[in-house]
Amino acid sequence: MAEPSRQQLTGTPTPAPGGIAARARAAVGAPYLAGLNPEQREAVETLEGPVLVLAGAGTGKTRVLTTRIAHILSLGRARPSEILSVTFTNKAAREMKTRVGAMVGQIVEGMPWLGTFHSIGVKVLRRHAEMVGLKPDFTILDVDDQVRLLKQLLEAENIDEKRWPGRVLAVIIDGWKNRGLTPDKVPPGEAATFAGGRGIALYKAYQERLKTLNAADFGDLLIEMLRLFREQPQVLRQYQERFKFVLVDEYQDTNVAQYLWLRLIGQGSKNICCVGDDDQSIYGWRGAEVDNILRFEHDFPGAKVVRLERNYRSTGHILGAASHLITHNEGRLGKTLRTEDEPGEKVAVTAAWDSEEEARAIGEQIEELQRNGERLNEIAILVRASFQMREFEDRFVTLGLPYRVIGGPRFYERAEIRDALAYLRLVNQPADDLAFERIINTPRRGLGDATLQALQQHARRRNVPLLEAARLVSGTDEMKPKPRRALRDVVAMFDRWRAQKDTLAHTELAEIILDESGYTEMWQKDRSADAAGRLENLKELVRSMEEFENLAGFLEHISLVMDTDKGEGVDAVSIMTLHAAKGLEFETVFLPGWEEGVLPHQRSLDDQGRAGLEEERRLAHVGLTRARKRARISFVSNRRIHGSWSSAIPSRFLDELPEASVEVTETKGGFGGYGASYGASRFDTTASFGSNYSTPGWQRAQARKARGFAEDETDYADDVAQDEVASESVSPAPERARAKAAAKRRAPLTIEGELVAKSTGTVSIFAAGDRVFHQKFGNGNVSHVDGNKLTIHFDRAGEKRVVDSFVERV
DNA sequence: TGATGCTGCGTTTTT
DNA sequence: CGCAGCATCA
Repeated sequence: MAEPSRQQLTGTPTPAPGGIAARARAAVGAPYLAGLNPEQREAVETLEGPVLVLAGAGTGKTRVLTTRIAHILSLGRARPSEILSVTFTNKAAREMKTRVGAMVGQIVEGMPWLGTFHSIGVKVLRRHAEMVGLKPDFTILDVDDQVRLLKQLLEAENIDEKRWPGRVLAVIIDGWKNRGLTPDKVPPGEAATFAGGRGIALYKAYQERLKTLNAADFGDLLIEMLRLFREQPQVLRQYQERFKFVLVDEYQDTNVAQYLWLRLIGQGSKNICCVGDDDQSIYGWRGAEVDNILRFEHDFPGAKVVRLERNYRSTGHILGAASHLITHNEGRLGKTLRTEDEPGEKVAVTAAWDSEEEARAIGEQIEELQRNGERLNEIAILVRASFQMREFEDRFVTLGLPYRVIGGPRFYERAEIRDALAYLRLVNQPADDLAFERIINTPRRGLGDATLQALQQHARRRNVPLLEAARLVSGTDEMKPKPRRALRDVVAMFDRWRAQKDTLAHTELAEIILDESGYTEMWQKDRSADAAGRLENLKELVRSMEEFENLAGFLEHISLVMDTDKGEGVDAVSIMTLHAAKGLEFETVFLPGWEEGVLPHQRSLDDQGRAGLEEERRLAHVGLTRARKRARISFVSNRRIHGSWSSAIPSRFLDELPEASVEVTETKGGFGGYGASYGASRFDTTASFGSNYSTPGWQRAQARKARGFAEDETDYADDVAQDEVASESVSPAPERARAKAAAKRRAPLTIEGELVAKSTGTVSIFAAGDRVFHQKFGNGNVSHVDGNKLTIHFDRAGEKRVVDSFVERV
């Protein structure tokens, strides 16, 4: 079915009447198609029917997606509003918009259905809210609200919150929602997983509570949309007819609910194109189902499968190492990445005594790279777990090496932002009880638990929101004078702000609210190290409101999106987790901590067995494939785990690298002889290039597909294999005998860029005894000055040696 | 309501 | 071991 249009598009120009052929001819020479390789081109031009694009790392996945949209638009096959294009993150959505825009012009403005699953969910649900028991102005709960709500339910049910924390229940319910399970569909066997069988009832109660609050959590945005489409065929049909083309990014990350939803939508035009890479599936633990890739062909018979295997990112050795490593996974569809690039540097593997040594070694390499003109922005350190980051931060602080940590607490997750938003939410929507609860006593107003409980009783009895209950109660003498007065003040504040809502600019209103509520003042009075940062964040929040028309528009946006990419433009090394690195690339990538227990992580092994191990291996694969020119792996011999020292075993993944692409570098000083004992013999001796291994995973998959999937869509039984994972416990190693003897003084660094501190020669503007502030460590006293290096006693972080450009006098 | 002490935990994270 | 979250006490 794809053939006719393909002919049309790629065939020789024949005089044909009508605009389509003409436009098609034009498209043949379209600039955006130039430079695509044959597979990419096929993926772009096969517009009719279902298409599954298996796109390995660095093979131009995003390019295919964006070009495909451009192609559809420029052929006039659909209007912008008739293309549904879903991504997982806002970042990906934004990038796609930009790139399509660059190709086609301004049309993107009119691509209302390019967005994340969740933002599309909100859009659909607002239109049909009544059909799922909501009002169109429903609020979207964040995780805090969700947990708070569940806690209340647990309390009401008299369930011991120690044994059954609300947080855990939230995760369980999320899991059910991920799998598309409404309370009535949860398999009874799983009820026992929480509070001795009360899990399902709690889930049900939670959903009912959400409806009375006119609220939806993130999971609801998907599952309610799914329910809507299932229960209202006419609504489904409307969307099926609207969307002439459906595109899905990062398809391997879809969970069951998303998959089922896509399947419904896709059954309309059948022009659904999913792009993904099973080898980059690293989110199994949060519900992603790689099997969705196989189900795709099952549910969309005759789907065209296109493999993108030409890698344009990495040099030969890096690619050789990465793709050989991943062949050790069994459950694969099988792709063989290849490159026409030169072999380049081999992947370096280095041993270090401990993590401090590891950080030191990497720090030195980075300075070396920097001397050779490499930009710090092109260097990344990718770790398995965030506890590994600290060592690097400490080291870089002392070196004066600019770095940035990607990930960490997100802007909108910070307490001060959530508080501020709660105020705004409550002004916008006086019935937002969760917002009310959050800020009623922040800052302190003497309205504690007792008052809140009383309010809740009133509210329930009279069936009014909490803010309204507060108004009623404050007019009676049911409460002691103090809380009564405080309540009256709060109600009056909100009345005032609400009255100003339509006359004042929303940014101005926000400032007034933060000011009059005493919230800003609360932080101004706070003497802790991060108070200044929090105030700065609040300013940033108000600034970010400027882009929006009004308060409601801003809140709508912010509940789904709030990632401010700050700090871009500064040349700095990136430190982040492997998960956070997916989709990024760097010239140089450092991969520390390749030890058993860290990568692969012990917990994955313990909880998920073979499946866990394979996901860890994919993580390693993702790490390697982030590198364009240099990949440097390291592991330590000794690691501190929960306080005590253990000797670590090099990761099994090191054994799985192809010898031909790897170079084991000697450790300086040869601590403990690990560098020596870690011999080349441990590597796979299979050639790394042109090794045309068969793809058993794919064959197995096909066989399985032929047998047919269970028709019941809820049947997603896991076949997690048992695994005998070696977890040798290790004996404590002797405290480090540090051979710091001839630690040759580094030559003074001559590094361009104002951010890098000069190492010598300058007299510091600081003196011993100065009181200073450091972005990371807070306030402290300078105890010693050595050139531009300061020894500082931090109030909270203890003694550190820091380059002076990182602190300011207070 | 704030401070202090105790207990338990210790991977990854988007929306 | 170090921290966060809770509970208890003043």
